Amino acid sequence: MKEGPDIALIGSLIGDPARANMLTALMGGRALTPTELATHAGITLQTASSHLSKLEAGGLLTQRKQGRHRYYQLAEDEVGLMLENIMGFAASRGMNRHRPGPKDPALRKARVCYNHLAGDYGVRMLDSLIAEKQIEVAGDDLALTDAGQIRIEALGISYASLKKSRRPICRTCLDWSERRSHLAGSLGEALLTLFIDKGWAKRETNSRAIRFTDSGEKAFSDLFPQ
Amino acid sequence: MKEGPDIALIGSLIGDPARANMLTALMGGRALTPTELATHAGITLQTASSHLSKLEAGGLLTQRKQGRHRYYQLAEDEVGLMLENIMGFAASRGMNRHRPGPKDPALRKARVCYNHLAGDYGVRMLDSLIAEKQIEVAGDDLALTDAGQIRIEALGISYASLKKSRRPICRTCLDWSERRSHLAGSLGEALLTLFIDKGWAKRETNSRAIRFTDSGEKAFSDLFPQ
DNA sequence: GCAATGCTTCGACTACCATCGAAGTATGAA
DNA sequence: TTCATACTTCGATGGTAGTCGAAGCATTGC
Repeated sequence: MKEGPDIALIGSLIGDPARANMLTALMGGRALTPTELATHAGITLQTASSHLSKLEAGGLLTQRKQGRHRYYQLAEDEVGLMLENIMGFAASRGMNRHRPGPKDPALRKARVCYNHLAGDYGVRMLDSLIAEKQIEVAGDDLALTDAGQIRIEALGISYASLKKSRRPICRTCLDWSERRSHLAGSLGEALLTLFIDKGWAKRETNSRAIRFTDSGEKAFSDLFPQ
Repeated sequence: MKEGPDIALIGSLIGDPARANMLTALMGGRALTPTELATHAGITLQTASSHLSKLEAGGLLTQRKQGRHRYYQLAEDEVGLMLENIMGFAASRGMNRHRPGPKDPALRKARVCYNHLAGDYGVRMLDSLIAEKQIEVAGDDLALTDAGQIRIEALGISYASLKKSRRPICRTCLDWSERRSHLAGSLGEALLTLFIDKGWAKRETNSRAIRFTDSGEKAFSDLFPQ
């Protein structure tokens, strides 16, 4: 009768509109302070503080203190993947918090999924990497091939440092707008960081959208041909 | 600020303990009546009825009338996949509704995930199918190879009838106990049905656990060597 | 030292929602 | 027709959780 993991706990954490807004804001990848999250959710600081401690207790968020600020962020990749999955379902049912606005196409084109690239561009990138045999698929797991290792080193990403961490280097993440997979994991994160460091792409403030520059578009298309 | 799909709606539906219990019960794959679901959740029929209409309105459940009974079941494969995903996260945080009991090992070994096989056996089956090149992995999608088509036809599963439906034939589903993928989709469903029809395996009543017979164990190992 | 900022804790209020009893509807059996 | 079963709808209740004002800590800056 009562068997298996308790999904109600997680559900109730996500189920409150204020908390859901904060989580969605944190899917933008930036670590945010309680004050910022409060305005995102449209509530006072006191209320936000209460919500944040619940989310932390539930294992969805972690915080770090820095001076007199507290920065909250999603606890692990897993949290982002789960949220993106739920968003996918909600989107398939047409459950949007507002009518698709002008921001919507930008989000579908390219956006941040916690710490990696999502949307049309994210999906195209993974497809291209697989087509060029730089990433290999085995079951649900992705693995970097030898050719892939050489490739990312050439881009300036150190394979050794990726491998050091306990996190998976490559993993799939279901894209809610494309309803297909894009690349997550430490490599996904490193690639997005690369795009931004090189000035190819910029994060919009207060949005998950990512805007590519003209030269960035070109560089991206050259790197990941369709 | 407010962008993207509304996860709070889904979260709140899953977040109520009574509803979570009903959903977990329906993960057993059987269509259940309000009366049965009410006892699973430990509530009265009136309350259950109210919950069920909410879950239906939210797109998580569908119902069909049959005589004076109403049978509820998960609306689509997607719902089961999402719930299994959330269970995976909850399990990784040690959020279990009871201390691991005697049922637990049985669940981890083999269980129903809505309509297909999950647990150790489910994962082994998919691994074996991939190792023997009967299923091919492309991105996050699985595809049946020519060899795979011949193979399932030999087992008595009609490839043509699988293909007719709009559902994907093969898809991955993240296993909460194994934390790896097993086979979902219409083929996953057909295979579980096959095991039960052949008398190799039996569903336990009032549990998601699946018990293999001795001859079933042997047949399974022959079909899907490690 | 004092003031300002950022955040948490406490306490009280309120609104919502799960819950169940009672009554109403539908299907089936006798 | 009458009774029984299966379920829904209505109405009332009660508990819980989200909300914010006010006060309390902590850190920084002057």
